[in-house]
Amino acid sequence: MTTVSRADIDERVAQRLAEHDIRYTVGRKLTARALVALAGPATAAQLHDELGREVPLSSLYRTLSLFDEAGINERTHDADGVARYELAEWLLGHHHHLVCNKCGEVEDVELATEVEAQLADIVRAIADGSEYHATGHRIDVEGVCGSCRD
Amino acid sequence: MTTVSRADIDERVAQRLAEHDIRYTVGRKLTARALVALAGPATAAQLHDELGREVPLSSLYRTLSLFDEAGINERTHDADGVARYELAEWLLGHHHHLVCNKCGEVEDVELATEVEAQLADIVRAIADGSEYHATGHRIDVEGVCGSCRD
DNA sequence: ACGATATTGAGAATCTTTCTCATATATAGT
DNA sequence: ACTATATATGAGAAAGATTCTCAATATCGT
Ligand SMILES: [Mn+2]
Ligand SMILES: [Mn+2]
Ligand SMILES: [Zn+2]
Ligand SMILES: [Zn+2]
Repeated sequence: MTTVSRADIDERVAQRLAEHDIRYTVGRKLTARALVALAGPATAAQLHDELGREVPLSSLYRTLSLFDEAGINERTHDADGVARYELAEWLLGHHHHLVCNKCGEVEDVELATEVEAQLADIVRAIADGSEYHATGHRIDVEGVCGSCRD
Repeated sequence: MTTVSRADIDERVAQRLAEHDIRYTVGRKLTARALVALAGPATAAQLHDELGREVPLSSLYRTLSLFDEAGINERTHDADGVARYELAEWLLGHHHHLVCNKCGEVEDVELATEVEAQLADIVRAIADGSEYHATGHRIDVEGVCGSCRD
């Protein structure tokens, strides 16, 4: 999934924040690091734990919103309606998700180039038959993960 | 989108509830009717308005949960994390969604059979390369809707 | 180091959704 | 139709996630 190194991403995040005149402070670096370590979108609570509760929840939420605005991460919502955060695609690469209907965990999955091309065609076809100007697509494969299959 | 009539759906909902020994009361009938009228998944607040506030929010939420458990509707969450409800696919037919990034509205879109078949292949391919046992898929085409394009 | 500006953290506030419980409604038996 | 029993409803309280507020801190440029 990672086409670029952790340090590389850190560098790019720093630059993006600089462009927006936003300081790359300790808490923000920690948060970015936690995001880089993920194998799929995580909840604020998960990130909070991951960070050993070093970053208070209110600050963490604010940083995640800030990252959102700066285009550094993306926010989705899981089946329970809880927000999940992950690095934006320009940092992590375009990919999709495997969602476990049992435990709710979400795992990244990157498609082969030709498969992704097929998908792009399909999405274009869908949008063409509508009033929409398509800008992207999102695919979740729903199922049961390895650990939940006993 | 509707391959079956409103009355037909009402009939099927009634039967499904009967199987679960759940009464099909006035409020529940109103709620089902509101769901049938939709062109895409709606929030509880939207349904509440749609129903002229005849059904109190707490009752509406309870009915929607109940329908969920009986497999009559499906709950997703929009970009703001707010729950959106729509009839389940065995009532409405399998379909996907066009999501407007501006106003947040969600519109149903049904794919041609051969396109859907291609998709099924792709989804199978994705799952095969993982530990997941795939049971379904969800595709959102993101873009800007007609009314939001000025 | 100093002053100006941006950031942080704790808790309050907000918003959606769920829960509680007293009351009302529907169902089944007589 | 009447009664008894189970089920459903509605108003408000409660919960849980996220955002907001504001006084205290940290950061940056000089
Ligand atoms: Mn991901
Ligand atoms: Mn739909
Ligand atoms: Zn699982
Ligand atoms: Zn729109």
